[in-house]
Amino acid sequence: MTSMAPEERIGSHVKRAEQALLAAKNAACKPAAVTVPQYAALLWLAEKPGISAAALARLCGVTPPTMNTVLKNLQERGFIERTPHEWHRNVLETRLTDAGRAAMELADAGAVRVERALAAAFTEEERQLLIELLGRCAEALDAER
Amino acid sequence: MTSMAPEERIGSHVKRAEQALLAAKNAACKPAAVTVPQYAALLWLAEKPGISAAALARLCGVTPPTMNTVLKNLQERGFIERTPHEWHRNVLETRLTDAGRAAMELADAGAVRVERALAAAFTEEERQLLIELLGRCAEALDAER
DNA sequence: TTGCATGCATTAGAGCTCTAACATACATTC
DNA sequence: GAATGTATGTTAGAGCTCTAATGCATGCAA
Repeated sequence: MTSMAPEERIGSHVKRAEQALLAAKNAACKPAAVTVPQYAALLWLAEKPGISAAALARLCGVTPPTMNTVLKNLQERGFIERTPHEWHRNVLETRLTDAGRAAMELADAGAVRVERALAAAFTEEERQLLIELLGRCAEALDAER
Repeated sequence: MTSMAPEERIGSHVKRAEQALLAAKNAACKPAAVTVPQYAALLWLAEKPGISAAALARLCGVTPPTMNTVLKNLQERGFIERTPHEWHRNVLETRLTDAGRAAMELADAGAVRVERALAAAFTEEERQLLIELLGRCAEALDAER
């Protein structure tokens, strides 16, 4: 019996929380007709106009091909526009359109509501403690690779 | 400025921990040539032979179509076999093959190693506290929907 | 018996995610 | 100037994930 009960596995609980988070944010983004990854990209784009797709991928914590997929869908919807960079011809500058900004703001309202509800489940001390413990999780797991 | 800084969002940290967890488990499952969802299904199948796909989906926390995809890939690899139920003709009983059990055990060794490394980053008190806080996260988020 | 409810399985379609590989463009160094 | 290195962008392929819809089987109730 080298195995481990699911209840004892910290990973199980992390996964469960993440699933609930994704479901809640998905519902919150639904009125804006965007997915959670799309919302994340739009949010960063509002803050850093003209950013490259690779840099945006790093901010969102995904790989460049993944961001490429997300941006392609956003472009088809007319939420972003991509223009060649003046000097670095290989770089595409990505910017929000007016429709993209509107969608971002609508989705953001829902996302912030979810975050506030989540934060309300904890005292300020607990919140900071949770963040600290989660940080240690990521650290330990990254070191394991 | 109704927005919220990413650092203040608990969700950001949950997501980051989950991503690190997935990456670590993925690497741990690589020697067995299975993905993390495949490993999860194999693990439950070892414990509950003959379970239905829908029940397995509930245990793994995914939808039936998702589990269908995972099982299809496992079946193509010869890791599981599915036979019609004696009475309920519409139900397929799923069981591990010998190769499936071997793959599960190999992947489980890696997964348990990851979990132990993760647990080692905390004291017993911290571990229980983290689990408790994560549980409250899931609870608050589920209530939000 | 007929109808309804429940549950399982599956398909279709959209979208995200990764690794691997390749092509391009700029920057630095020899 | 040429080679190397770094960064970006893209394509290909595999796999996971969801919602929505459909078909089938079983069991219960009118």
